[in-house]
Amino acid sequence: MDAEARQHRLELLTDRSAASGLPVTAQRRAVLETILDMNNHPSADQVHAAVLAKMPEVSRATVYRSLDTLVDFGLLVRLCHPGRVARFDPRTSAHHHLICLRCDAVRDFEDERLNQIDPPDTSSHGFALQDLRVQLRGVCSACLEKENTT
Amino acid sequence: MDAEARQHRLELLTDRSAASGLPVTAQRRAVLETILDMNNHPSADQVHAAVLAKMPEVSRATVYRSLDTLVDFGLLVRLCHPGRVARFDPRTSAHHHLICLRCDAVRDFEDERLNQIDPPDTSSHGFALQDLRVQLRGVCSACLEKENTT
DNA sequence: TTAAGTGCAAAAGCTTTGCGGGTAG
DNA sequence: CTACCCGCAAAGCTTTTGCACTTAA
Repeated sequence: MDAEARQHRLELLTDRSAASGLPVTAQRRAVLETILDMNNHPSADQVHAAVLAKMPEVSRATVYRSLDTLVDFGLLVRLCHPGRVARFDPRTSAHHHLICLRCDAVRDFEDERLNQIDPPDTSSHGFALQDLRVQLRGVCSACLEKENTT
Repeated sequence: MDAEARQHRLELLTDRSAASGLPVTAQRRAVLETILDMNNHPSADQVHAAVLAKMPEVSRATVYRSLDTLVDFGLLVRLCHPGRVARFDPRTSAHHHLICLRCDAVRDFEDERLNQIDPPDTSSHGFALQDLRVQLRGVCSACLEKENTT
Protein backbone atom coordinates (compact mmCIF):
# COMPACT_ATOMS: atom_id res chain seq x y z
CA MET A 1 0.00 0.00 0.00
CA ASP A 2 1.40 3.40 -0.93
CA ALA A 3 2.44 5.89 1.73
CA GLU A 4 -0.49 8.20 1.29
CA ALA A 5 -3.16 5.52 1.49
CA ARG A 6 -1.35 4.02 4.45
CA GLN A 7 -1.34 7.33 6.26
CA HIS A 8 -5.02 7.82 5.54
CA ARG A 9 -5.83 4.39 6.94
CA LEU A 10 -4.01 5.21 10.14
CA GLU A 11 -6.01 8.39 10.48
CA LEU A 12 -9.15 6.35 10.05
CA LEU A 13 -8.14 4.38 13.13
CA THR A 14 -8.22 7.59 15.15
CA ASP A 15 -11.57 8.59 13.69
CA ARG A 16 -13.28 5.25 14.20
CA SER A 17 -11.93 4.94 17.71
CA ALA A 18 -13.27 8.38 18.62
CA ALA A 19 -16.62 7.55 17.04
CA SER A 20 -16.87 4.40 19.16
CA GLY A 21 -15.53 6.06 22.26
CA LEU A 22 -12.61 3.63 22.35
CA PRO A 23 -9.00 4.60 23.04
CA VAL A 24 -6.27 4.32 20.42
CA THR A 25 -3.71 2.02 21.95
CA ALA A 26 -0.15 1.51 20.85
CA GLN A 27 -0.89 -2.17 20.26
CA ARG A 28 -3.84 -1.61 17.99
CA ARG A 29 -1.91 0.93 16.00
CA ALA A 30 1.02 -1.48 15.70
CA VAL A 31 -1.23 -4.26 14.45
CA LEU A 32 -2.77 -2.00 11.85
CA GLU A 33 0.60 -0.58 10.73
CA THR A 34 1.98 -4.07 10.43
CA ILE A 35 -0.78 -5.54 8.36
CA LEU A 36 -0.83 -2.55 6.03
CA ASP A 37 2.71 -3.50 5.09
CA MET A 38 1.88 -7.14 4.40
CA ASN A 39 0.23 -8.23 1.20
CA ASN A 40 -0.08 -11.95 1.72
CA HIS A 41 -3.47 -11.98 3.41
CA PRO A 42 -1.85 -13.11 6.65
CA SER A 43 -3.28 -15.28 9.40
CA ALA A 44 -3.50 -13.94 12.95
CA ASP A 45 -0.37 -15.82 13.84
CA GLN A 46 1.57 -14.36 10.93
CA VAL A 47 0.45 -10.90 11.98
CA HIS A 48 1.55 -11.61 15.52
CA ALA A 49 5.00 -12.70 14.37
CA ALA A 50 5.36 -9.54 12.29
CA VAL A 51 4.17 -7.24 15.08
CA LEU A 52 6.73 -8.75 17.45
CA ALA A 53 9.45 -7.24 15.26
CA LYS A 54 8.42 -3.73 16.17
CA MET A 55 6.89 -4.38 19.60
CA PRO A 56 8.44 -7.43 21.25
CA GLU A 57 6.04 -7.71 24.19
CA VAL A 58 2.73 -8.02 22.37
CA SER A 59 0.78 -11.11 23.28
CA ARG A 60 -1.03 -13.30 20.84
CA ALA A 61 -4.32 -12.60 22.62
CA THR A 62 -3.94 -8.88 22.03
CA VAL A 63 -3.33 -9.43 18.35
CA TYR A 64 -6.48 -11.53 18.09
CA ARG A 65 -8.46 -8.88 19.97
CA SER A 66 -7.01 -6.05 17.88
CA LEU A 67 -7.80 -7.80 14.63
CA ASP A 68 -11.40 -8.23 15.75
CA THR A 69 -11.68 -4.58 16.64
CA LEU A 70 -10.13 -3.46 13.37
CA VAL A 71 -12.61 -5.62 11.47
CA ASP A 72 -15.43 -3.99 13.47
CA PHE A 73 -14.03 -0.60 12.52
CA GLY A 74 -14.11 -1.63 8.87
CA LEU A 75 -10.35 -1.16 8.54
CA LEU A 76 -9.75 -4.82 7.76
CA VAL A 77 -11.73 -7.60 6.17
CA ARG A 78 -11.90 -11.21 7.25
CA LEU A 79 -11.28 -13.29 4.16
CA CYS A 80 -13.41 -16.10 2.80
CA HIS A 81 -11.23 -19.04 1.81
CA PRO A 82 -11.39 -22.82 2.12
CA GLY A 83 -8.72 -23.14 4.79
CA ARG A 84 -9.16 -23.49 8.53
CA VAL A 85 -7.42 -20.42 9.93
CA ALA A 86 -8.75 -16.86 9.85
CA ARG A 87 -7.00 -14.57 7.41
CA PHE A 88 -7.16 -10.83 7.09
CA ASP A 89 -6.97 -8.33 4.28
CA PRO A 90 -6.26 -4.62 4.64
CA ARG A 91 -7.80 -3.99 1.23
CA THR A 92 -11.37 -3.33 2.27
CA SER A 93 -12.77 -2.34 -1.12
CA ALA A 94 -14.33 -5.15 -3.12
CA HIS A 95 -11.87 -6.97 -5.34
CA HIS A 96 -11.34 -10.49 -6.52
CA HIS A 97 -9.20 -13.45 -5.55
CA LEU A 98 -7.42 -16.37 -7.09
CA ILE A 99 -7.83 -19.22 -4.62
CA CYS A 100 -5.64 -22.29 -4.80
CA LEU A 101 -7.57 -25.39 -3.79
CA ARG A 102 -4.33 -27.27 -3.11
CA CYS A 103 -2.28 -24.94 -0.90
CA ASP A 104 -4.92 -22.41 0.05
CA ALA A 105 -2.99 -19.45 -1.30
CA VAL A 106 -5.09 -16.35 -1.82
CA ARG A 107 -3.94 -13.83 -4.36
CA ASP A 108 -5.52 -10.57 -5.44
CA PHE A 109 -6.81 -10.50 -8.96
CA GLU A 110 -7.51 -7.26 -10.78
CA ASP A 111 -10.05 -7.33 -13.54
CA GLU A 112 -12.00 -4.39 -14.81
CA ARG A 113 -14.69 -6.53 -16.34
CA LEU A 114 -15.38 -8.32 -13.07
CA ASN A 115 -15.53 -4.98 -11.25
CA GLN A 116 -18.31 -3.92 -13.53
CA ILE A 117 -20.65 -6.79 -12.78
CA ASP A 118 -23.99 -5.36 -11.70
CA PRO A 119 -24.93 -6.64 -8.26
CA PRO A 120 -28.08 -8.77 -8.47
CA ASP A 121 -31.22 -7.96 -6.53
CA THR A 122 -31.08 -9.83 -3.23
CA SER A 123 -34.04 -8.11 -1.61
CA SER A 124 -36.35 -11.06 -2.21
CA HIS A 125 -34.20 -12.93 0.33
CA GLY A 126 -34.37 -9.98 2.73
CA PHE A 127 -30.63 -9.74 2.33
CA ALA A 128 -28.77 -6.41 2.66
CA LEU A 129 -25.98 -6.68 0.11
CA GLN A 130 -22.72 -4.93 0.94
CA ASP A 131 -20.33 -6.14 -1.69
CA LEU A 132 -19.76 -8.57 -4.49
CA ARG A 133 -16.54 -10.52 -4.85
CA VAL A 134 -15.56 -13.15 -7.35
CA GLN A 135 -13.68 -16.23 -6.27
CA LEU A 136 -11.57 -17.74 -9.00
CA ARG A 137 -10.90 -21.25 -7.77
CA GLY A 138 -8.28 -23.54 -9.20
CA VAL A 139 -4.64 -24.50 -8.81
CA CYS A 140 -1.84 -21.97 -8.48
CA SER A 141 1.41 -22.01 -10.43
CA ALA A 142 3.48 -23.26 -7.51
CA CYS A 143 1.24 -26.27 -6.99
CA LEU A 144 1.13 -27.00 -10.71
CA GLU A 145 4.91 -27.13 -10.83
CA LYS A 146 5.08 -29.34 -7.78
CA GLU A 147 2.67 -31.74 -9.48
CA ASN A 148 4.66 -31.88 -12.69
CA THR A 149 7.84 -32.58 -10.77
CA THR A 150 6.35 -35.51 -8.90
CA MET B 1 -31.40 -33.06 -4.11
CA ASP B 2 -33.85 -35.05 -6.21
CA ALA B 3 -33.86 -38.83 -6.15
CA GLU B 4 -32.27 -39.30 -9.53
CA ALA B 5 -29.37 -36.93 -8.97
CA ARG B 6 -28.87 -38.44 -5.53
CA GLN B 7 -28.69 -41.92 -7.02
CA HIS B 8 -26.23 -40.78 -9.64
CA ARG B 9 -24.00 -39.25 -7.00
CA LEU B 10 -23.92 -42.50 -5.07
CA GLU B 11 -22.88 -44.33 -8.21
CA LEU B 12 -20.09 -41.83 -8.64
CA LEU B 13 -18.78 -42.91 -5.26
CA THR B 14 -18.38 -46.44 -6.59
CA ASP B 15 -16.71 -45.20 -9.76
CA ARG B 16 -14.27 -42.87 -8.07
CA SER B 17 -13.37 -45.46 -5.47
CA ALA B 18 -12.61 -48.01 -8.16
CA ALA B 19 -10.59 -45.46 -10.11
CA SER B 20 -8.48 -44.74 -7.02
CA GLY B 21 -8.24 -48.36 -5.98
CA LEU B 22 -9.98 -47.58 -2.70
CA PRO B 23 -12.73 -49.67 -1.13
CA VAL B 24 -16.29 -48.41 -0.77
CA THR B 25 -16.98 -48.65 2.95
CA ALA B 26 -20.35 -48.49 4.64
CA GLN B 27 -19.21 -45.43 6.58
CA ARG B 28 -18.16 -43.43 3.53
CA ARG B 29 -21.39 -44.27 1.82
CA ALA B 30 -23.37 -43.23 4.91
CA VAL B 31 -21.56 -39.89 5.11
CA LEU B 32 -22.27 -39.19 1.46
CA GLU B 33 -25.92 -40.25 1.70
CA THR B 34 -26.38 -38.08 4.75
CA ILE B 35 -24.90 -34.92 3.33
CA LEU B 36 -26.84 -35.30 0.09
CA ASP B 37 -30.00 -34.95 2.17
CA MET B 38 -28.82 -31.81 3.97
CA ASN B 39 -28.95 -28.43 2.35
CA ASN B 40 -27.56 -26.20 5.07
CA HIS B 41 -23.90 -26.44 4.10
CA PRO B 42 -23.18 -28.37 7.28
CA SER B 43 -20.04 -28.46 9.36
CA ALA B 44 -18.26 -31.76 9.99
CA ASP B 45 -19.85 -31.95 13.39
CA GLN B 46 -23.35 -31.44 12.00
CA VAL B 47 -22.70 -34.18 9.47
CA HIS B 48 -21.50 -36.44 12.25
CA ALA B 49 -24.66 -35.84 14.28
CA ALA B 50 -26.82 -36.61 11.25
CA VAL B 51 -24.89 -39.76 10.34
CA LEU B 52 -25.34 -41.08 13.87
CA ALA B 53 -29.08 -41.29 13.19
CA LYS B 54 -28.57 -44.00 10.61
CA MET B 55 -25.34 -45.52 11.91
CA PRO B 56 -24.97 -45.03 15.66
CA GLU B 57 -21.38 -46.22 16.02
CA VAL B 58 -19.61 -43.89 13.61
CA SER B 59 -16.81 -41.92 15.18
CA ARG B 60 -16.13 -38.28 14.58
CA ALA B 61 -12.68 -39.12 13.20
CA THR B 62 -14.20 -41.33 10.54
CA VAL B 63 -16.55 -38.57 9.46
CA TYR B 64 -13.64 -36.15 9.15
CA ARG B 65 -11.67 -38.70 7.15
CA SER B 66 -14.64 -39.53 4.94
CA LEU B 67 -15.34 -35.89 4.20
CA ASP B 68 -11.73 -35.41 3.14
CA THR B 69 -11.88 -38.41 0.87
CA LEU B 70 -15.17 -37.31 -0.68
CA VAL B 71 -13.68 -33.89 -1.37
CA ASP B 72 -10.72 -35.60 -3.03
CA PHE B 73 -13.16 -37.58 -5.14
CA GLY B 74 -14.84 -34.35 -6.18
CA LEU B 75 -18.16 -35.44 -4.71
CA LEU B 76 -18.20 -32.61 -2.17
CA VAL B 77 -16.81 -29.12 -2.01
CA ARG B 78 -15.23 -27.37 0.93
CA LEU B 79 -16.94 -24.02 1.26
CA CYS B 80 -15.35 -20.61 1.43
CA HIS B 81 -16.87 -18.55 4.22
CA PRO B 82 -15.59 -16.18 6.91
CA GLY B 83 -16.17 -18.51 9.85
CA ARG B 84 -13.69 -20.78 11.57
CA VAL B 85 -15.14 -24.27 11.05
CA ALA B 86 -14.98 -26.23 7.81
CA ARG B 87 -18.27 -26.56 5.98
CA PHE B 88 -19.20 -28.81 3.11
CA ASP B 89 -21.47 -28.60 0.12
CA PRO B 90 -22.74 -31.53 -1.95
CA ARG B 91 -23.50 -29.15 -4.82
CA THR B 92 -20.24 -29.37 -6.70
CA SER B 93 -21.23 -27.35 -9.76
CA ALA B 94 -20.36 -23.68 -9.58
CA HIS B 95 -23.07 -21.55 -8.06
CA HIS B 96 -23.24 -18.47 -5.88
CA HIS B 97 -23.67 -17.68 -2.21
CA LEU B 98 -25.21 -15.10 0.04
CA ILE B 99 -22.82 -14.79 2.96
CA CYS B 100 -23.91 -13.14 6.18
CA LEU B 101 -21.03 -11.27 7.80
CA ARG B 102 -22.80 -11.26 11.17
CA CYS B 103 -23.86 -14.88 11.72
CA ASP B 104 -21.87 -16.60 9.01
CA ALA B 105 -24.90 -18.14 7.32
CA VAL B 106 -24.25 -19.34 3.77
CA ARG B 107 -27.19 -19.60 1.46
CA ASP B 108 -27.31 -20.65 -2.17
CA PHE B 109 -28.19 -17.93 -4.62
CA GLU B 110 -29.42 -18.71 -8.09
CA ASP B 111 -28.85 -16.10 -10.76
CA GLU B 112 -28.74 -16.74 -14.44
CA ARG B 113 -26.87 -13.53 -15.17
CA LEU B 114 -24.07 -14.42 -12.73
CA ASN B 115 -23.82 -17.90 -14.23
CA GLN B 116 -23.09 -16.35 -17.59
CA ILE B 117 -20.07 -14.33 -16.50
CA ASP B 118 -17.19 -15.20 -18.78
CA PRO B 119 -14.23 -16.46 -16.76
CA PRO B 120 -11.28 -14.08 -17.11
CA ASP B 121 -7.93 -15.18 -18.43
CA THR B 122 -5.79 -16.21 -15.48
CA SER B 123 -2.98 -17.77 -17.49
CA SER B 124 -0.70 -14.77 -16.99
CA HIS B 125 -0.58 -15.79 -13.33
CA GLY B 126 0.11 -19.40 -14.28
CA PHE B 127 -3.17 -20.26 -12.62
CA ALA B 128 -5.33 -23.18 -13.77
CA LEU B 129 -8.86 -21.95 -13.29
CA GLN B 130 -11.49 -24.53 -12.35
CA ASP B 131 -14.51 -22.48 -11.49
CA LEU B 132 -15.85 -19.04 -10.80
CA ARG B 133 -18.14 -18.29 -7.88
CA VAL B 134 -19.60 -15.03 -6.73
CA GLN B 135 -19.73 -14.17 -3.06
CA LEU B 136 -22.53 -11.80 -2.17
CA ARG B 137 -21.52 -10.44 1.21
CA GLY B 138 -23.86 -8.57 3.51
CA VAL B 139 -26.33 -9.11 6.32
CA CYS B 140 -29.04 -11.77 6.24
CA SER B 141 -32.69 -11.21 7.07
CA ALA B 142 -32.48 -12.91 10.47
CA CYS B 143 -29.63 -10.66 11.58
CA LEU B 144 -31.35 -7.54 10.24
CA GLU B 145 -34.43 -8.32 12.32
CA LYS B 146 -32.37 -8.98 15.40
CA GLU B 147 -30.73 -5.59 14.92
CA ASN B 148 -34.04 -3.76 14.57
CA THR B 149 -35.39 -5.43 17.69
CA THR B 150 -32.45 -4.32 19.82
C1' DT C 1 -10.96 9.15 37.25
C1' DT C 2 -12.76 5.35 34.75
C1' DA C 3 -13.95 2.53 31.09
C1' DA C 4 -11.34 -0.12 28.20
C1' DG C 5 -7.10 -2.63 27.08
C1' DT C 6 -3.20 -5.69 28.05
C1' DG C 7 -0.41 -9.98 29.24
C1' DC C 8 -0.52 -14.26 30.99
C1' DA C 9 -2.10 -18.67 31.42
C1' DA C 10 -5.71 -21.68 31.15
C1' DA C 11 -9.70 -23.27 28.68
C1' DA C 12 -12.35 -24.27 24.71
C1' DG C 13 -13.26 -25.69 20.08
C1' DC C 14 -12.18 -28.00 15.79
C1' DT C 15 -9.31 -31.28 13.48
C1' DT C 16 -5.64 -34.69 12.97
C1' DT C 17 -3.07 -38.74 14.23
C1' DG C 18 -1.13 -43.21 16.32
C1' DC C 19 -2.54 -47.61 17.22
C1' DG C 20 -4.59 -52.25 17.50
C1' DG C 21 -8.09 -54.70 15.41
C1' DG C 22 -11.36 -55.26 11.31
C1' DT C 23 -12.83 -55.39 6.29
C1' DA C 24 -13.40 -54.69 1.10
C1' DG C 25 -11.70 -56.42 -3.03
C1' DC D 1 -3.94 -61.85 1.24
C1' DT D 2 -3.05 -57.14 1.47
C1' DA D 3 -3.91 -52.58 1.53
C1' DC D 4 -6.94 -49.76 3.39
C1' DC D 5 -10.28 -48.44 6.94
C1' DC D 6 -12.43 -48.09 11.58
C1' DG D 7 -13.05 -46.60 16.51
C1' DC D 8 -10.82 -44.86 20.34
C1' DA D 9 -8.22 -41.74 22.76
C1' DA D 10 -4.70 -38.52 22.80
C1' DA D 11 -2.41 -34.78 20.75
C1' DG D 12 -2.23 -30.49 17.99
C1' DC D 13 -3.70 -25.99 16.51
C1' DT D 14 -6.15 -21.94 16.46
C1' DT D 15 -8.91 -18.94 19.04
C1' DT D 16 -11.28 -17.29 23.24
C1' DT D 17 -11.65 -16.06 28.09
C1' DG D 18 -10.90 -14.93 33.27
C1' DC D 19 -8.17 -12.17 36.01
C1' DA D 20 -5.17 -8.67 38.02
C1' DC D 21 -2.80 -4.79 36.50
C1' DT D 22 -2.13 -0.75 33.29
C1' DT D 23 -3.40 3.05 30.30
C1' DA D 24 -5.74 6.50 27.04
C1' DA D 25 -8.62 10.30 27.32
